[in-house]
Amino acid sequence: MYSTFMKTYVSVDCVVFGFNKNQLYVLLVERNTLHPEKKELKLPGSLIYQSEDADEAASRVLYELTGIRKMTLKQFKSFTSPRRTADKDDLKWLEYAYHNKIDRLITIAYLSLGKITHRLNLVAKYKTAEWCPIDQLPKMPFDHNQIVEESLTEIRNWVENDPIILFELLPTKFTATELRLLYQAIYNRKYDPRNFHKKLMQMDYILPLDEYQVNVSHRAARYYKFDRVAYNKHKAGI
Amino acid sequence: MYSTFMKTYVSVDCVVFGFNKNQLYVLLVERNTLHPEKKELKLPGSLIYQSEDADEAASRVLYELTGIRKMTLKQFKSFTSPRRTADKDDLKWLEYAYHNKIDRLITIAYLSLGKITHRLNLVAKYKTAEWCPIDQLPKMPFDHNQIVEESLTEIRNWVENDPIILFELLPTKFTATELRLLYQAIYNRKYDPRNFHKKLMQMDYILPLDEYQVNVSHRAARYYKFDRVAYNKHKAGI
DNA sequence: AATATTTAATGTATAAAATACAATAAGCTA
DNA sequence: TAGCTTATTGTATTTTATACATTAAATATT
Repeated sequence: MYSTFMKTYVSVDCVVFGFNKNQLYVLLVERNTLHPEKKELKLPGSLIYQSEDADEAASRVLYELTGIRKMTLKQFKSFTSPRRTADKDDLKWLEYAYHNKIDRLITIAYLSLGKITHRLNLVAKYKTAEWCPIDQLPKMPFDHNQIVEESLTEIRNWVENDPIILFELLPTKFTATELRLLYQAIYNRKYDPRNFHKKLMQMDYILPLDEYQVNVSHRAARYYKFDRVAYNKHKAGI
Repeated sequence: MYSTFMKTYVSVDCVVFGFNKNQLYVLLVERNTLHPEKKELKLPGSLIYQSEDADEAASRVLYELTGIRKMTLKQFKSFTSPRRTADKDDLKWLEYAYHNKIDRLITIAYLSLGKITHRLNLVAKYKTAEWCPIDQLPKMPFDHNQIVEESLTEIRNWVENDPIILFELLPTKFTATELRLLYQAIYNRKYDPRNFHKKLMQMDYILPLDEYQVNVSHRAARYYKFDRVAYNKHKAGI
């Protein structure tokens, strides 16, 4: 009876999105392995501690990487297949990384968002941390490729009922074009600049600034900023 | 080091929605306890077996209750707080139900949908299974009240990108009013009958039948049915 | 200094979708 | 036959989405 129930380790894995130019990026780390010649990138993650819930564990992982205490994050799905730890190398790495024999491991996947310009901490357990274009992801261990794939549909849902998250992907001051390219990257479609600008104007939580680009060899674009107070009012339906 | 990582049991809990008249219902079971005088309702659920993933475990739970092999279901959130098993009675019940000492338990919550007229199996481990109006839920063990609460916002998302699920809540033949009342229950708002009817007509996967209510003391309403083939074409964008 | 190059900014006309609103139809009951 | 109840349906208005092309402003080039 005992053995038929699953007693297992539980981890969190974070899909941190970034944005630059017209491309979405995902933050990947390089795991330390027994085979240092191979470059093995994966999603940042961790086993959950006894005292934590999953949100706290994901926050901790992100804090270690970015130095930011409370990054915006969202749990989006658990991955629980018994086959997800079928790969022998993955199992070995788990033992190596956590000094424990780990038979079965489920993971709770999180979405988060970062500015691609933000300095990344080098965490002891990783060799590197880097932003990887979403369409050039390497083959990753466990089911991390599948996790990223599913995160893409999830980020759209998230944007739709909380467009605030977009501004975590952009610099504090951004141009209309930057915001439009971000929408295009997330929804994988084009938006007409004129119609897009109209929508932008309707968003009363986006404020035009009296600042413009400098040193660009074309007409300088206006900067806008996001107004959190106005956004909260907007959300509350005021 | 060992003890700081969480090794735990993992369960699934299912929020099965039903619909009748103008009310949403949730399917609850009564747990067998050492105190048979108390009626303790909870969400149907189970620990996950070694050989299963979470979807399979949720399917199994639903199959036991309804006799339906593959009910439509959707994982929607994991609940992982270390405090969720803080209640002494809940811990005792876990031991009693699973013959194991269970220190920590996380659960993966599922949404599902059933016809409220469907016969329910009485599963050995439960005393009863019953539909409970969503606004008259009793206090339930663990965080089951919170799970139901969060499931409500989730079912709206689900309807929006898969309206097919609505028809799992309705009888095979339904009237326009029934569908409208269902929308009203889910979105907790009123819809104008005329405008609603227009939308209904635009849904090319809902077919009007040449059948009408009988033995009603007012004008008989027309029946409609859902056409799965047309729906699939509709979804594929044809 | 003039011209070329590049990206930014913007308005109007049309179509589609959402909303507001009330009178008639059809079945049963009394 | 009158009364009660719920079903059915159209039109006018507003809002939102879409399609589409020219002028503006900054630097680079000649």
